[in-house]
Amino acid sequence: MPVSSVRPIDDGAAKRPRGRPRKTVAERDDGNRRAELLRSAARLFRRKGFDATSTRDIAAAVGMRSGSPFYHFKSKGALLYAVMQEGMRSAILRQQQALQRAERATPDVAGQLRILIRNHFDILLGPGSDFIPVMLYESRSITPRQRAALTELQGEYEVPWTPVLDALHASGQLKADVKLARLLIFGALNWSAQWYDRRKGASLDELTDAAMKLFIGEKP
Amino acid sequence: MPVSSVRPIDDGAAKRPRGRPRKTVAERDDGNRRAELLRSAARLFRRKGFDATSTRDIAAAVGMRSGSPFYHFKSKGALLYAVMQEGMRSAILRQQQALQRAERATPDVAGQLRILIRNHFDILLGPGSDFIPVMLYESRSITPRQRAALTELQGEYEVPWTPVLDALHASGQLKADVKLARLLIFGALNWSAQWYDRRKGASLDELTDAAMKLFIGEKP
DNA sequence: CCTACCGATCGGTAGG
DNA sequence: CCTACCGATCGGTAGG
Repeated sequence: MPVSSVRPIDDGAAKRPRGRPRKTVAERDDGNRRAELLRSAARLFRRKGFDATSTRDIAAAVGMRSGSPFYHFKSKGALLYAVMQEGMRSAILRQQQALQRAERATPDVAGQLRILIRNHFDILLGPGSDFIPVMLYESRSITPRQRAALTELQGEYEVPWTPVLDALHASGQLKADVKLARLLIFGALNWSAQWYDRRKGASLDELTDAAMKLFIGEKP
Repeated sequence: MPVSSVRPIDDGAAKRPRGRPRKTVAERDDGNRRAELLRSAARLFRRKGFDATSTRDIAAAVGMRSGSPFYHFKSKGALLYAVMQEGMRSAILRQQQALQRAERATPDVAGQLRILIRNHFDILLGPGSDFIPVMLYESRSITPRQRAALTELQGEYEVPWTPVLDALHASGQLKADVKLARLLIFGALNWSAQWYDRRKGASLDELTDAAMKLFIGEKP
């Protein structure tokens, strides 16, 4: 498509030095424009919240005009849901990989809990970690049906935790009721998204140490 | 003021059987209309979030017209901030009372932690508990200056916790670094506002038991 | 505290 | 993916 396409109003003078910078053909039409939208949306949703973020904000963040996000997503809500789904899928995958990586070392139960916690912090607080916080803190803005689907994914994510917590309870290292303990533990971890600052304070390893000591009184 | 005040447009027929029910003089002008607004705002802010709640929603919840909340609060943001301030002030007061109430029994350190945790759950999950959740989950929507003021109040709230956690650390009952432990503990507690349902599941006492066992391995 | 109103913003769409 | 646009909603205000 040549530079001078149809312009309903205003055209005549100018060789187009005004306006946003044109993208090359290679940049647009690229299938990962969608991924860029997701990333920018996640970042904005996290920083400002879903309702306070306009689709225009998101468009501008990736160099699009106001109407263009709707070419990739049929609504603002669909964008939010896509962010959350992507976050959960990625979290489940990374958790599986972390567990497989540790398999050779055959850690004891406490060691397994450590793997899970350390990985959880990574997903939650590591670089590019906006998707899961958005999922955790913006779930008010999705439909009940969407929420149900995400709850299922969360259940999948929690699967590996159950046998570990059960075993720690059986061995007396975890005294509390397992179901409540799981909720309280996830709370302690998830809340860190509110206060943790990667640039100062404890490292994720130190955080994991503290969590292990707090929950089972030791750090393997 | 008589019933027939000036009506710029439309007046003539009718003896006013239409429209909302009129309030008696005793009901309006009452100083606690402000308090009603605060309560309704807290409930709506919690259920739908600050941005998704319109000042019209709040007005309707107390039987006012759309412009009237601005007679009591100069902006929507001022209403939010008032909710948060009220929540913190009340929380600090109730915590002091809980500690004084327990003073005669001279509980040991673990017993003191139990008092603090039990009271925290009460503030967070008990009847009429919308103010603190709003404070915890809507702080993105207030100004930096307001946030600083609230952080100060939160510091005041945390004052009694520090010596307790320090003592538990010194006695070996709390193994984790005290500062990180405090953050993780508050996370575990605060997150309960996301999942706890007063009508089913554990009671606040059982929740407190679980938290105590999880954090220091026993429940005094 | 109500009435009547305003400017701004927003999600979304038609048509190319 | 852009242009141009629309209807709806919203926070807030003047004047009583």
